Amino acid sequence: MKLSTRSRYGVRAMYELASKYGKGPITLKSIAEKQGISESYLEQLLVSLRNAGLIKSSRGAQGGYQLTKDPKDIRIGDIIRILEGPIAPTECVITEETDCRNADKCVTRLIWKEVKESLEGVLDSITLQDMCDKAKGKMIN
Amino acid sequence: MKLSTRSRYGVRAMYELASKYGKGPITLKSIAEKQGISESYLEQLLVSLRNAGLIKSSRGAQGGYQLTKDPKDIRIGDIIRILEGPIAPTECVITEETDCRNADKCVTRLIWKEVKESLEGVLDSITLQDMCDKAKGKMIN
DNA sequence: TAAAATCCAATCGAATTACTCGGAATTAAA
DNA sequence: TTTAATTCCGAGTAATTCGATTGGATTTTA
Repeated sequence: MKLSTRSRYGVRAMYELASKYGKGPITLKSIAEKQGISESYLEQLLVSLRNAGLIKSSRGAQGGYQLTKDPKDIRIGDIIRILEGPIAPTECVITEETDCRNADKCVTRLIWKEVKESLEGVLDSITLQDMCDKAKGKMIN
Repeated sequence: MKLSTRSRYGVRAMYELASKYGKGPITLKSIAEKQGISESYLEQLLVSLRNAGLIKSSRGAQGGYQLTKDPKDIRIGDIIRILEGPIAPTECVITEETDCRNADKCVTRLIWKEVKESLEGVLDSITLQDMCDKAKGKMIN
């Protein structure tokens, strides 16, 4: 039940971009330095996030990356889905349908479904904005 | 965020034992057949579960495995912890303390903590008895 | 004593993960 | 116009994990 480093690094990088939202492009290099992540590895993650439309890039000198939308509109779940696929503890609950012909197996499937829903509930309830707020101690919760 | 087959197989095997609780030892072979799991692989899982005290074994002919306690006292979370370690999405939230000296990283840590708590909440709220009840359609929920 | 079981330790192949490398392309600034 | 900064892209690789197998050894019942 561990998250991959893709997700963990990705969330940190996105938080970094969120904290500088509206201030122009941020370089890969500076994100990597600030978060202590390998540049070349982080680059791959940013490419995925860009292809998915969560961030945009500008090439050349003074280039870099920035969010395509407001931090309050980007959920942690969005980032994780892009970087490591569907949020589900098992293959059989990725979609609603299943080819679960064995009744016994289906009993366990009910559990995995609950787990999935719980996971999505949490991850889709937290936005990058929430993270920024918490960082500044503005969050009561 | 996928569960390993250890956990999935393990829960199914434990469910199998729960459904026959109080009826004497069940053989590895019959569990494996019923659940469509490789015998030799399942054996490893049962050894772990036995060492952890969730099941007990009797050797020799007519031997097999059985639960050490009532199905209502065995939670899915217990099984998963034994078969794949602490229920936590990241290393940094396995224990309460952390060596998180970077404030930025700690913001993400808050999220992983919420995820962990949510996961544990679900997995520790479901017992083997619940699974048996659901299988018989006795559960309203 | 034979058959039915669990026990145990080692091994192994495949897949996945985390990460690196070497340029090519683009852009801004000197 | 050149240079430096930067993203883009595809290939490669080392390490780890995962799922599973193998080959006995031991125990117990019939």
